[in-house]
Amino acid sequence: MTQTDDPMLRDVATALAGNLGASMQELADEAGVGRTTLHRRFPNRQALTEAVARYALSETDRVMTACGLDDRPAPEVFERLAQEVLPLALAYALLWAEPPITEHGPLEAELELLDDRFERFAVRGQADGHLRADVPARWIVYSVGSQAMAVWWAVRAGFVGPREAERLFRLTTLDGLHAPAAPPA
Amino acid sequence: MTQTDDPMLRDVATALAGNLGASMQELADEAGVGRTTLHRRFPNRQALTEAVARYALSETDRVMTACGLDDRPAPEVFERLAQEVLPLALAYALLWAEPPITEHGPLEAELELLDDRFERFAVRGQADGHLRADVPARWIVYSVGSQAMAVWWAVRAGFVGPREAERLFRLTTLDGLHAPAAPPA
DNA sequence: TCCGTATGGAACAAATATGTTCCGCGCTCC
DNA sequence: GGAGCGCGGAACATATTTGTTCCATACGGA
Repeated sequence: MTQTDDPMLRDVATALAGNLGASMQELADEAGVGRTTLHRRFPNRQALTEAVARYALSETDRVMTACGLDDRPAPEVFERLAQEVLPLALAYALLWAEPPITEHGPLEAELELLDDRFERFAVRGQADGHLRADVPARWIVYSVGSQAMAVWWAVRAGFVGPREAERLFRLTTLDGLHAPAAPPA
Repeated sequence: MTQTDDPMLRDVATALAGNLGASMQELADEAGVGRTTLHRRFPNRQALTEAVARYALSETDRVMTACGLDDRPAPEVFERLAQEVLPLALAYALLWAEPPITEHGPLEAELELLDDRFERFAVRGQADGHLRADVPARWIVYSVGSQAMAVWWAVRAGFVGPREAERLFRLTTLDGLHAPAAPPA
């Protein structure tokens, strides 16, 4: 469906996520490619950011579908989300943190659609009794997204290993930071 | 201790957090001030980003101190953190999301110090049995920070009211998104 | 080897961002 | 009203970024 297996686009997206507002030169360097080549691939900056935004959107869509977001029970969805948390976080870092990247009009609407899709999942999870119902469904979207970015940042900074990311995301997002069972004595 | 009551600095910081990599013109517009005036206050871009970074650092320090991060019991600290979550989130959005802003050398070290300080709190909370001990203390720093940013984004986008932010942050960060008591049956 | 192709560096023109100067406006205080 | 003051627009010079062209080189297949 989406041919997201373009290594150069992936590298540029990663570089851009780590350094929003980087110049073409910096992006080319970080992607390990000459500025000229980058330019052949993306005629101008707008084309580049648009391509990156499309990549992020299609990745998000892919992950959501792969996780059975639209029909699976919430616990199973979170289980699978955890496995895909790093790609998801990359996409969110690109789409959320920076307005300019989606300011291309129709893409902003697509992002909105994906957020709505996630919100519907949250509503379903709340109705099922799997997710807490005393918070707005939309807040669940934000919370999950930010936790995904948190693991991504933590991995990038070297504080947690990529494999650990999955566990931390699952534990923290669902159960929070409170000690599980043990109040004092 | 810190005279953070400079409205212009605050406005610029807010504008910058919402649009990393904005031009001087854009920042001036968003702060409701002429580019010339902005320039009188901050001779060049580096001075501006440095001032903003200092502001964010001092705000973080202020919030941490106000929350009794260094000595109060974890539940109380979270209670107070929730009350200051929006200023904290603004600071974190500036300090974390964008490398350029702390790339000024010594400021990066200061940020590191604040993160360490928070990590010590996490370790203490884990030892006390208030915070879960099966995750790295450093991860707690990232998780809390990202949740703070999440409420900030959600407020900014208009999905939650500023007053609601406090409650959402507290609930979600500590207890997660799982439904509290009600498994199936 | 020779050819076709893609890459990336160098050099350039154009656009944009930045830093600076000057001047007029409105405001306040006297 | 008049002097002093800070703000912000206009205009400018400089620096940086962007977009383009040309060419030398490296690689792979015929």
